[in-house]
Amino acid sequence: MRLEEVKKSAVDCIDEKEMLEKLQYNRPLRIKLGMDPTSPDLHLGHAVVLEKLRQFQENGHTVIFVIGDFTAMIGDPSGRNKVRKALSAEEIKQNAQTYVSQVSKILDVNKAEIRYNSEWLSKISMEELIRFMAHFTLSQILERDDFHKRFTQEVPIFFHEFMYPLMQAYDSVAIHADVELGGTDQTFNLLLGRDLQEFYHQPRQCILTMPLLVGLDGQAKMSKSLGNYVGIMEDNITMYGKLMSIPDQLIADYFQLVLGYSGEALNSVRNAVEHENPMDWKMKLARETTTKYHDPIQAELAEAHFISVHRKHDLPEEIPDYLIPSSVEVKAVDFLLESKLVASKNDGRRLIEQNGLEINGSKLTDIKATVRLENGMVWKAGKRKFLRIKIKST
RNA sequence: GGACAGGUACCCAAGUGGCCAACGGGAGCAGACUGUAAAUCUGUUGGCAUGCGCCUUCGGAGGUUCGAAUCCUUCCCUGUCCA
Repeated sequence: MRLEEVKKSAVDCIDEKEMLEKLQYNRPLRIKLGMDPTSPDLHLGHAVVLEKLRQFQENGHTVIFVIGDFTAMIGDPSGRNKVRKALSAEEIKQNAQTYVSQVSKILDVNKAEIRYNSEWLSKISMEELIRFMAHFTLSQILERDDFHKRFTQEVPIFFHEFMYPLMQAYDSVAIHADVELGGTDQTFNLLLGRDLQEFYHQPRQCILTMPLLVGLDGQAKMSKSLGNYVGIMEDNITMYGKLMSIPDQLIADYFQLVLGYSGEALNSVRNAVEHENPMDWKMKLARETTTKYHDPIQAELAEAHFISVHRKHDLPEEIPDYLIPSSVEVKAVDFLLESKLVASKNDGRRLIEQNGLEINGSKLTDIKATVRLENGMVWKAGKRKFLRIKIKST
């Protein structure tokens, strides 16, 4: 593997010289990626780093996937201005299990080493802990951007949060990592791994930081808790639809980070988005991504669905049925609530007032209206919620 | 341990006795428009009722008052400074 390949689409490689040396080794390198099982879904943001990992794997290096079942109890404060709430052991275990199967969409899991960091972290003694803690200073930790911000903004920082980077660093020691990957927001933690390895008389790991994928909102990095994500396990329709909702200026970045475009191909996308109809390119993005995580047929179906529902405003082909025993007369507002199309009656009234309710394609604008429910009748509440009445003849 | 500042709806953040279901921004939802669930514009965002009404909400619990998010007591939580 050449250095250029290693650096492809990475933001930073520390240190290049050391990386070059390591690439000369006569053995597969140990490439580490750590992930905390804090939510059950991996998304395209995670995939950016996983792709890089795969590249190493394809070049014969050993991938070590560290599942932070122990660190998840603390929660990485990276990029947050708040304490993350601790998860229960049960949740962590469940999430960890789904991670492996999700990762297998991208990596060859059989060839990778999968380790749980509770394996070593839960065994570390107080004595040992204090010994290596003595190697770091408070100001070093406070240098980290998010801690620094919280500190100056007088937002609480809890003691255990300080420990997070140290534990992640210890993971590198425990598995003898040669290289560790992570998003750019991980830089500090990754660097600490180098320090700690030195303390344990190991060769320092090189670190490779990958760009953060901006989420669907075009603002913050993609994350589950912000709800601006596309899960890699999501169905074709959702995946395609979500990708169509990204702001235009993100299109090229997604081509690069999600689909791995680079060089000439990437340039032509950037150019095209500027001068041609960006929607066409967004559709291409959505189609190719859906193909990647599903298959071409699924992608085509999703695209057809999107065009008919969102562009032509046709009814989707899959409308959930709502079973009722017989054709009855109901107050529209009441039925909206009963069928969970809205969260409350006021919500329903609002919807009607704002022309958001359609029954069989015609708008209903009277708040007090009653409707006779009939078999096959279609209710449309707002843009995306549909329901078809089904009378269950017994 | 002491002094001071603060805890408001999904988030940020005004409000310091009645005109407060509570300004404003973000986010969400709806509509218009369009090239899409993009951008922009408009409306809307506690619940129940829908003829002026009622109920719940401003860290928790009490109290003062005709009336409190706003005053008092106490408790919990956070930050700053001092020790």
